[in-house]
Amino acid sequence: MSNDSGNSGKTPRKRKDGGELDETRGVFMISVAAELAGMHPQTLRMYEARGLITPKRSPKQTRLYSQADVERLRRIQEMTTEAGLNLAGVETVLDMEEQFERMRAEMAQMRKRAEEMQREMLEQLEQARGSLRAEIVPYGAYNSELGARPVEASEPVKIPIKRRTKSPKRKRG
Amino acid sequence: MSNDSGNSGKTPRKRKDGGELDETRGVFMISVAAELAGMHPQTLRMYEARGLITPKRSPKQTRLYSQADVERLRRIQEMTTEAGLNLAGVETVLDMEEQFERMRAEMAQMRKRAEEMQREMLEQLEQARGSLRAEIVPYGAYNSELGARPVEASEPVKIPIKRRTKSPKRKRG
DNA sequence: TTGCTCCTCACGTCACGTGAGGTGGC
DNA sequence: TTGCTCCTCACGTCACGTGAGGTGGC
Repeated sequence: MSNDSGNSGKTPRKRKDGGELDETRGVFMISVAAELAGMHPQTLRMYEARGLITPKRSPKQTRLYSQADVERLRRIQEMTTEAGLNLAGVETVLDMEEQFERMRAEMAQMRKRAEEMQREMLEQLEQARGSLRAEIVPYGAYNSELGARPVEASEPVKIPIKRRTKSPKRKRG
Repeated sequence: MSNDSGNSGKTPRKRKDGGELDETRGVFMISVAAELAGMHPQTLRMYEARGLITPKRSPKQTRLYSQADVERLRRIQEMTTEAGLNLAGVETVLDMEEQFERMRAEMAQMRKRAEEMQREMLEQLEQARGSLRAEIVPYGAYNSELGARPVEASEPVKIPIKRRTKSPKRKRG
């Protein structure tokens, strides 16, 4: 890209001065958001009409896009330009990603409960016959058996979209 | 429809005589498969060229579609005609469904292991001090805590695709 | 006034479905 | 010969992106 203002393209995070950046706060007017996302402003309006993105509005109805909105736009851009999805596909995939996310959370929950359960039971066992504990399969062994990969608590699920082998769409002139 | 042989439109299953129907066996020529899937034969060839479906071939290179192929075609049909996905979207969604499936299997596995674990530990507890068992939170209570919904072992995951509000695509004339 | 916003309308391009046209073997 | 198969090519339609055109407020 060319003329963005230096800090774009980076994910939002805590600032050095310790202040919080609110990812969901509407801060960019449409022209800026479009620039950041590498899209035509009119495209953003179209996406909104299709329900793919819902920027905040100023009291005077000017659209205000958040960092999170811009991330979402970039994600949509990726799906359309690089994977060749149409907007119906984008909608579907975004929905599915949410489902993945819920499922992932459920798994993490399950794992956590299983661990708690074990701990409690081990405690009870210990209470029941303290010295016997060494003979029992230790906590760690059970835990590692509970699943192959650890489930990260924070990272959202992103489905890797296949790049098309065909010619990519033309970019905005 | 017109000239299919009576049993079309039904999902394959065990036959009354006890014989097995092999869902993956190539049995339908392209015209029949197209008829069953409600598609144009040429569309099937196109999908194959795009890698969306891979029918078997006879020694003379005639395509032979299985029941499973027809199901897949119907599924694709649903995604394109009713949800409005393009073929890139179909590809992506089918991939994602496979991922869902793996995740679901993993969860079932986890649940199973957690249950086994409990059982073992309860056994050990019982061994340790038999009569105390009544005081311990019983098996069933732990189990119901392990997750909201039961995970079915057999049913494959199908993502519900939203129907478009827009006009549906025209059917084959 | 300039440059942004808002909106609607229209057009070019591309993907996709399908028809046509020509071949070959049961 | 008829009706299927194979293939490639071409065209119509639709979705999508974007440009234009006209409005209004800082």
